[in-house]
Amino acid sequence: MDPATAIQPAPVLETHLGYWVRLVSNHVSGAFARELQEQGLSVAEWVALNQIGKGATVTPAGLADAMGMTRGAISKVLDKLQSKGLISRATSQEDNRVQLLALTRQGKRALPELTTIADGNDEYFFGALDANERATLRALLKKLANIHQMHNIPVD
Amino acid sequence: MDPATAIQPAPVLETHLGYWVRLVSNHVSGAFARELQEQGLSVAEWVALNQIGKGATVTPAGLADAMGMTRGAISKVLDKLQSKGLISRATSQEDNRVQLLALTRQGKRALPELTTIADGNDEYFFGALDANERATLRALLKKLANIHQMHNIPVD
DNA sequence: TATTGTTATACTCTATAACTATA
DNA sequence: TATAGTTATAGAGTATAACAATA
Repeated sequence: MDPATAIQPAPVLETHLGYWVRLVSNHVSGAFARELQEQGLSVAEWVALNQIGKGATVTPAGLADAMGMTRGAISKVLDKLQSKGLISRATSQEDNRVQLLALTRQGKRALPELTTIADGNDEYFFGALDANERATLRALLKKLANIHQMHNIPVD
Repeated sequence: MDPATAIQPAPVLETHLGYWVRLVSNHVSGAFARELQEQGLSVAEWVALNQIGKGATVTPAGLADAMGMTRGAISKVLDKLQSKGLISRATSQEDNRVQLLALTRQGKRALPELTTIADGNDEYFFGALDANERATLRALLKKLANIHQMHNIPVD
């Protein structure tokens, strides 16, 4: 469409900082989600994979808490990761109700490439800012996250 | 869960500025979406309502372009707004294929209250920053939006 | 009884594609 | 033929709730 005749956002929308945060967030995350999709993964699957690969003990309940999702939803995410051969589930010896999650050899092999994609996406979008600007942006966002106690790892 | 034992994000995630943008965005937009839900509206419906109330000529195709959605999806959003009595559709005199969208009296009455909710949500989250910090954050985000030509009004 | 995890079900949102009416 | 809009269909994603196994 001719940019001159394209509909512009209603003025009230642009006055909100939330508008600009969401605009940038959607573009950055949308581009990343599309790159992940080419690898056959959703963002939720990628986050879960990272958490499981972190080293510490990870269970479905812990993932659900960390990612702000229900256990039912996490269970499906884990089904997909397992069907793709990236993770394994094993019953805990200490408590037979608990499932311990771990990367398979294939999962360990896949993670670095995915990290490279994530790094590249972040660099592509935020490389437009110089080091000072990036540090300032990070500090402001962390301040907001801290003040409002934002803890869930964003997934969608 | 005990914060000391809660799963923390994998270090690689927090290194990305995209992580922090998404974290803040999800909290701000999530809180707003829940407030809208109490009014029986989705975010997409609220955005469309604002665009239609802006004054200029608005059509389904124009909304679809502005909001980055397909015409089919927009059609459903408009169905909902119309069924709630907030908008009207009228065939254009100049081109009978075109539908001109307008707020009903009820829609005009509803908009200010919704704007108050949106203003309050933004103030709640970003009021934690002083005027200088808010201006800095806005400038950085607008710079990113400009450089990467981010135009779609964020909806989800 | 409480908790972990899975499964069954339903709902929301959106895209794709087929279709109608008009140009 | 091309365009505006709607409708039909399907898929992804997630929540709720019922369920099974274990504590």
